[in-house]
Amino acid sequence: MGARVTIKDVAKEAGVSVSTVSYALSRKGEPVKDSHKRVLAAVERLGYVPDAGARNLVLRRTNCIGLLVPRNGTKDSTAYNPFYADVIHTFSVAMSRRSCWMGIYMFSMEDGQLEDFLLNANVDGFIWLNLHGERQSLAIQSTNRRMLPHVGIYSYSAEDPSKILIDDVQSVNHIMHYLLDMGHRNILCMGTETNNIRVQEYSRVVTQAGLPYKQLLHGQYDEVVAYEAMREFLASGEPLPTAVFATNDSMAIGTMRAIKDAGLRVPDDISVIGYDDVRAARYTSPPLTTAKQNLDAIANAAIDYICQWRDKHEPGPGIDLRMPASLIVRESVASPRQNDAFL
Amino acid sequence: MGARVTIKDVAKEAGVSVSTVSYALSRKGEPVKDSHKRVLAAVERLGYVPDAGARNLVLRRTNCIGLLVPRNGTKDSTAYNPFYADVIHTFSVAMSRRSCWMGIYMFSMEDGQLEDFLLNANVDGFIWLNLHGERQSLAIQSTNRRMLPHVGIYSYSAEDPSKILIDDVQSVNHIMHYLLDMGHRNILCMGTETNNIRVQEYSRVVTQAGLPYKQLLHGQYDEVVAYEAMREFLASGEPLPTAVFATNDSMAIGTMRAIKDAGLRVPDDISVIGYDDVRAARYTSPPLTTAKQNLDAIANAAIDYICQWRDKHEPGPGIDLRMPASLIVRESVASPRQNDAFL
DNA sequence: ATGAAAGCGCTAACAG
DNA sequence: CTGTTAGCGCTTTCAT
Repeated sequence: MGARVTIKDVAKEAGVSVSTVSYALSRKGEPVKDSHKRVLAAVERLGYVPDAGARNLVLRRTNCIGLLVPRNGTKDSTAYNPFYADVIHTFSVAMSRRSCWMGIYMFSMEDGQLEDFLLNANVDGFIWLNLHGERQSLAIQSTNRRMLPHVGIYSYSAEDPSKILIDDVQSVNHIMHYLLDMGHRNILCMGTETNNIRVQEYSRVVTQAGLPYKQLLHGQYDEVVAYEAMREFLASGEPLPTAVFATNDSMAIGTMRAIKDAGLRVPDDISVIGYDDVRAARYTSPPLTTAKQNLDAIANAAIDYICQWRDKHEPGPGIDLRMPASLIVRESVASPRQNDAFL
Repeated sequence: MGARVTIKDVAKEAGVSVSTVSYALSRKGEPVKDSHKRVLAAVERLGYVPDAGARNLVLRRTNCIGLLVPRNGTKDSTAYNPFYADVIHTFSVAMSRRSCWMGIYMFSMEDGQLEDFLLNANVDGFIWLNLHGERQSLAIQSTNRRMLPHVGIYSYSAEDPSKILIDDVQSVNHIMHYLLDMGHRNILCMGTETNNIRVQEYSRVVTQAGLPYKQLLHGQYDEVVAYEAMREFLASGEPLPTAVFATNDSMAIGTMRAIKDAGLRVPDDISVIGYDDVRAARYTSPPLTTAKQNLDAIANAAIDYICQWRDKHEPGPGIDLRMPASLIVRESVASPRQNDAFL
């Protein structure tokens, strides 16, 4: 029953040899010799489609790049970070540019199948985001064994020869000085962990400027959690900041909601600034001022690197890019009102 | 230089034949014969990883399923439908259940590479969403040629033997009667095209009940567009509805924003009901009442079908499922206030 | 259990 | 330009 049509069948049908079929098929646009015509006709008649697996094997390329993105924000939360939706979308577009598609694996924190994917996925290379620690070591190692190129995005590991990351220190510095220049002297940080680079740079700047610092930290990059944290904070009676710096847009959006639900206004009462320039940031009210990661540029650089090394059949020499983020000024930040100063 | 370690190298290193290596590797957990030990040691020493492409070819399976999702809402808009982010997330989880990963292709409306993906992607089968018209015909045809199983989600084409869809008629009917039972007599529909099934069922119910109907239609499933449409409508001075039915959650969210920005309250002044139960629907204020598509069930059914037919090497007999959507009551719908009745 | 050998379906020398 | 042939790296009969 359902026996596939192979190149042999086409050859027989057209009365030529296999190699002639292959030859004819590889140069479609040529002045059509008679035999070529017969081949094309046979292909049509039989409904022949070359087997992808066989071509991939002999050509040693699949046109598929493996992409590993976190399934959750962090930990075992069911949280869901819309940033990765943007990532997937952006990479999808960038892959098309290179006539590639992507094999996606969304990993969660305790994940037995990660290695499976790394070892068995039939791809030309891997790109991963926010894969850290042991699991990244595993990824680097298996990728090397397979002689496949890879690039780790947001990898801060010295062990990783191939990485692209955002210059968070510079960007946060930029953000903080933007707020400072606007006149803010009491800036709250809505972040994740103390050792997060963005949080650290916040602390550094604020401390150095001799200003009070206050951090609302929780383990997740989550809009809802940020909302709750901000709501509680506002209800606590602590003196209000004039601005809050959220270490990503999801949290900025949650923060804005909490402020508005408390009957205060953004930015009139409290300014809010985010980080990432998630797609939704354009559509909040007010539109969110934030630092834009140039995801397009990151994606293109990563994909170009993989494609460039795909055919060498070695891991590749590595790539080490540090992208700047740029400030996107929208409407969620204003100068603090005079009477708000309470320092 | 970077020559890959093949099974031959392992055989040589272990002093056995190729088939012994393969044999040993395929039954790892066995009482380890001496030669097997040597094989395992050689594998370790050489860092051998079996070539995925070669295995795929001979085994005739890739453990990868191709997923086609729209890149945009519709048309050539740059709009971005967060629903598909949920889809990708849900499918990712479902794929893991079956030890598969997914090759994603996000197609846009005018897209020269769609056929490329369909013809050349090395996958065990295809699943697509909202692929309609000629492009779906193309997909069905090429999939059949390749003897690969497929399932079309939200396919209403009679031509398609294999589809899973939501019973929109029943669900919208359910929604409408829910609103009717709450006492609403003036319900606005925020939708896309007139021939959209959800819009049609709205019209049917409303007309049959002898109620006025009003549709705000535009081509895109888009939060921003819905926001604008609702804003204009509210400013137009037309009599206010007591409820609005949006044909998807994005539009419901945009509608809510417009209502709130106009100084009205949801649901006190106007109730809003959505469709899809997008992840964000839980976190709006008020939380959105909506109809939940059971995406998990859809994904599992589709994937199970593909896996079941993967090894038969024929297109498969087809699957024809019609899933119900269930009403998720949250807080965006209330009974209309007495004085709002203006019929 | 093991080795030799056939083949998965295709491409790419290599001669003619 | 065409046919013959040798692989790509693996799994799997089939004898031994």
